[in-house]
Amino acid sequence: MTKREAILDTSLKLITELGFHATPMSLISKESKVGTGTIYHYFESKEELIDTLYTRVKERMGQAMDNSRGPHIKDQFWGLWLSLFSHFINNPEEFQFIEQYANSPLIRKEIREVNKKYYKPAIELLDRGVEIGVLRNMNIELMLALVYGNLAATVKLYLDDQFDLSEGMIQQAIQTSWDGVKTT
Amino acid sequence: MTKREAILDTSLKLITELGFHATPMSLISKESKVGTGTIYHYFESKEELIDTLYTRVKERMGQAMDNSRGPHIKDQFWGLWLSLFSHFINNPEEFQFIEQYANSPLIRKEIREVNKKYYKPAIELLDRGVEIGVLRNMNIELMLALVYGNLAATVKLYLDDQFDLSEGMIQQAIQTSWDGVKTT
Amino acid sequence: MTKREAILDTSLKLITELGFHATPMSLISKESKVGTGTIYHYFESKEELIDTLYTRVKERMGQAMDNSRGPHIKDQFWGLWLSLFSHFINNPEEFQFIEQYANSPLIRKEIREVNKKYYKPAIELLDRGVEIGVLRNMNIELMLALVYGNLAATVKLYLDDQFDLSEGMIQQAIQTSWDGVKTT
Amino acid sequence: MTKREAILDTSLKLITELGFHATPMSLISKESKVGTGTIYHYFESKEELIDTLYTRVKERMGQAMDNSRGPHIKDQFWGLWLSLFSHFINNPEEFQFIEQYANSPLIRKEIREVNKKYYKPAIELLDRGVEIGVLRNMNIELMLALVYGNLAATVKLYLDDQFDLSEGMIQQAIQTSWDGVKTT
DNA sequence: CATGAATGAGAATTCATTCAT
DNA sequence: TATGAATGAATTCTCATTCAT
Repeated sequence: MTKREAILDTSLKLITELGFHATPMSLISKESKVGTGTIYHYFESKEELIDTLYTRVKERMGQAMDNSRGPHIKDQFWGLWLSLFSHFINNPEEFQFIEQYANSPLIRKEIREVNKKYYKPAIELLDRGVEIGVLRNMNIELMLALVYGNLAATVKLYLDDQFDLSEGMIQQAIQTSWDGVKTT
Repeated sequence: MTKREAILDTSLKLITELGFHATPMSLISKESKVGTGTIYHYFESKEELIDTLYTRVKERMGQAMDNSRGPHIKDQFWGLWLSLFSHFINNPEEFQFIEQYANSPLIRKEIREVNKKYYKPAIELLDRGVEIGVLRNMNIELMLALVYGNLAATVKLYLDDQFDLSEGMIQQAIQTSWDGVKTT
Repeated sequence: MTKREAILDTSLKLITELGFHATPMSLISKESKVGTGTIYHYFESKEELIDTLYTRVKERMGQAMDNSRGPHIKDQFWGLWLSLFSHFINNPEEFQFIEQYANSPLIRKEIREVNKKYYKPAIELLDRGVEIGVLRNMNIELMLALVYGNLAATVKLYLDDQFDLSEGMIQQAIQTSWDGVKTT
Repeated sequence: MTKREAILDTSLKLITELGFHATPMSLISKESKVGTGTIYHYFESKEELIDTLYTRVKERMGQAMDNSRGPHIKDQFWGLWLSLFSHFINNPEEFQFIEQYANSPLIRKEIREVNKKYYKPAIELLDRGVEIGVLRNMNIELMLALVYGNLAATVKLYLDDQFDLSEGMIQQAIQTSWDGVKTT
């Protein structure tokens, strides 16, 4: 459905740039070259539109995760971190959308809950690491939060026009992230 | 000026809970028991109100930072981390406000810029650590972002009603944060 | 476009009677039986609405001018004077609107400028009169202003409920106007 | 009473420039360096303020009229016309105030009525002229309106920055005015 | 007399949503 | 399906006026 896609793409761009409430449906309709009424054929309301957008963005984030790199936990950690990092810097609007709306009252709680499943590959990776003693023995959700906190902070710096984040600094960031959770 | 304070306190509470655009001036006026016009006596516009709020919250964050604990960098790191953590969990609305608006187009760029100064004690601490070789030799802004990323992630989990974050887990979070940036 | 017409007609009536600032958009919307939003469908702002109104009223004034009566300048003068007079007393709201807003800062200068073109038939008539020596040799704009000043004064008296302006008095007014500018 | 004068002077300037509704009491208070409350010591309301202003401006207009020049009606007519013209071009704000508010619903009808008395010298002059046969035998109010119409039109041109009205043109304007009403 | 903080009714304008075509 | 004119509730902000000092 090409109109539906156009609406979602336009909405992502506009809502990220202007914010949810500063993005009227009329603007979405104009920019996506679709009548206002048409949006309501595909989405019940503006809320459903943003819920759908959130779900789509999270799903794409899940698809981007890759922990298949190498046999060792450390290599997989490195690979997954980098694949997510790459995804975000290549799709900055999706990253910013997540940052803006992950904790916003605009997204219905149930939608947020159901989309936590996309962190599953990461959780499993960390779980395995703890099990075989390579990673610190701590609550997995906390560990995930800490690592994701590092990752998001790095992406933010990368996307900040004022800040020049080099390849070497990315490596240092991952190293920092890894050193924080590894054992010995 | 007690009315001005009431307006700011009410705004912080409401805007955090409902979001900026879902918090009409009329509601702020009703909840803070002042006339709508009175708000415009103290603040030129809704934008100036939120800018002022942002500045105040950041200033209070700066005041809460304490890096005087102990003679060693590690103790100071620990102390600063914990003081900030305590401040945030004791003032959850201020934390959430920062999370929601730190990267929002609603806060004017210059206001965001000028308020970066409150991270100065942290920057100086990390700087000293790198200088004497206790901390990893890396860009200080990146290091700060990584550590703050850990801290914010931990606060978020603590404030999440669904998640039960124990004292021991906080210690582990700080340990993770420290192990990430320390040398040897 | 029947709604657009209704809005303009209602606005003319209300703004003439109550004044621009004493005529809220809500009243225009109620009286013209359209939603407030609908007004903004057709006009960008209240200012654009009044600019449009001014233009329309001036255009209609231009259309009402008739200087085709008779071969002599005097007959044409008489005819044009009377046709404009008739137009104004038959459309008193349009006359009062012009009186109120012709010199008001509410109408954008460029709108006022562009609408001066509707005096062209009158200017040409006076020009011809001067050329053939029937009219006093003086600046045409000044002459037009003087004649229009007579005309507007007469219309105002006619529309004044307190004052009873007879047919004979109208003739005297035109005679006065003519005697002022004619030669010999 | 110097504060009262300051308020009236400031109001005349601001209301003429910006219009009645675009001139808030707060601005009048600021520009006249007086507290808002103080205005209400001297004037019951904004309406009373503008009524007072209207009365004052009309009174000053009355004082400016001079029909003592020469023994003949024509000289007196000329003198009165010129004295009023001078008054208006030397006090353009007062002229514009009269133009804007003479027919406005903002001035109470009774205030307008009572201030018609200031035209008395002019009426008497015209009356005498008709009586002795120098002026056209017509309704005096109409004659006054026609002559004042000429005068106001000339003042408007003089005050128009775009238009350059010379001394000679003023003489022509008076001549036109006189020729319109004189007999033979 | 003089002040200006405080008020809240009322103004212009926006925008999610509907519905006839 | 697709459209966009029409709607009116809701929003931000203004301003005449009051009143405690």
